[in-house]
Amino acid sequence: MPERAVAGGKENSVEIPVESTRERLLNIAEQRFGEGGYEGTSLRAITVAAAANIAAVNYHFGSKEALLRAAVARAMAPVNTERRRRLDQLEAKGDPAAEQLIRAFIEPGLDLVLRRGERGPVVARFIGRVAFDPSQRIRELYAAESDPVEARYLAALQAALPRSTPEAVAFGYVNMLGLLALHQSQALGLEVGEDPAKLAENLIAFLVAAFDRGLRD
Amino acid sequence: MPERAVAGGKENSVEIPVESTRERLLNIAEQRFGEGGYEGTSLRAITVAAAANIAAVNYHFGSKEALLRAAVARAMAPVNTERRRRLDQLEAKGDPAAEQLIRAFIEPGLDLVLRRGERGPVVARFIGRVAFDPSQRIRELYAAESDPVEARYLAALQAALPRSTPEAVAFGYVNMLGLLALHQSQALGLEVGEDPAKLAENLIAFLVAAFDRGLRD
DNA sequence: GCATAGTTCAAACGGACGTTTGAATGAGAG
DNA sequence: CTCTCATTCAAACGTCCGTTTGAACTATGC
Repeated sequence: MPERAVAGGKENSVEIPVESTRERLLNIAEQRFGEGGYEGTSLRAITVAAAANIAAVNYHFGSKEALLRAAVARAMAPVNTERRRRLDQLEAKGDPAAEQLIRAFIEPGLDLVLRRGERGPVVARFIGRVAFDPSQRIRELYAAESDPVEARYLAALQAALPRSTPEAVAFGYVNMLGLLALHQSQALGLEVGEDPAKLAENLIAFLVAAFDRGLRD
Repeated sequence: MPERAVAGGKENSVEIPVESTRERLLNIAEQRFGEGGYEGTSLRAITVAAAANIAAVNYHFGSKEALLRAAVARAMAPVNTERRRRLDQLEAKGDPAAEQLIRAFIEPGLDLVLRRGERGPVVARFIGRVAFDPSQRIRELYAAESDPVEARYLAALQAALPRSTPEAVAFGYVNMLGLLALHQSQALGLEVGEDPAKLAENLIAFLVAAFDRGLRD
């Protein structure tokens, strides 16, 4: 029988919160879906890597797509929370400038997710890949998790750029989403580089300049 | 037996160049791979839509991946040719400005492929999706078809922006590739809009502005 | 006519897929 | 202890996958 450590052991050992099967499945799913995409990753590959029985997926989540949905929701939650927090804070101080809005949108997507520990890049790549998945059904799954807060940013950007047409702002906004997902997914062989914060600064500067002039009358 | 029109009939009928099985397979493969991705599209779906026997794929191409490779090569060829032609022309006139280089890179990718007839958007989406495929092996397949001419553009951009660091130019270059593929693939629900040429102009203006200032010392 | 090379065909190959089943195992409550 | 309920397990389900086979068809040259 496979040994399994138990949470909250009574011995003098340090309390190590061992991942549940459900958590291991979500962690491995993030990694594998981010590497091979949804269609290119089998449940067997996930369950083997997670040291779980293949039936565990349908027991805990119900289906392969439901596993993906749960992984997307878990990965997006802290990003959305941080974006909401920053937007609330900016709007409380008055009308935020475009750069502040861009920063408040990009940094939770790159910084938050790239910084912390080993799993950061895995989560970032997972999010970026799901956002660009070939299947529209998968992309909608991502959109459903991020739409509400994203819509708030779009509206705030419109207000911050009154001299730009709504079409121009929307165009820049789409490009912002795309470039963020691009750098999250590391799809074009771009190395993360020394400092992820520097990547965020570069991307923000790139977008700010483009928003200022990247529109056509 | 399935009727099949023959090219160059001797009767008084108009000469209709009927697509060969090989061409039909490439056309349908472009469409389906562009919709569902490589892993998400089966050879059976392709051969049924192309009214071909499933063994035709392995007869004409050798394997599923070889079919994809042939489709990528065929789709990229005119884009690469046009890019080379424009770059030759620009360099013959002297040192080209960054905007000219960006335009010469973007327009063959968007204009050329979006304009002509019904198949334009299909080819564009196919190229964009392959460039962003979850599998690195597929992405490398795209890169192998476009690397030579792309490298020339990167070098020319470096020369046109002597005040920018090579890292900054490379960063902008990656973003240019990503945004082009994004709009080609129409992945984020962006409607092509009234005039594809307008999309190209908007994207070029967006990139020019970002290249001018989107760098960090 | 016959021979030949190119192409298409139905059928089958072994294997991998997502999902389901029903029994075995585990910890906690009474 | 016994009962209960959540979880894990090996095994199998039917389906679809990419690929292969060998025969049948087609057109062209002799």
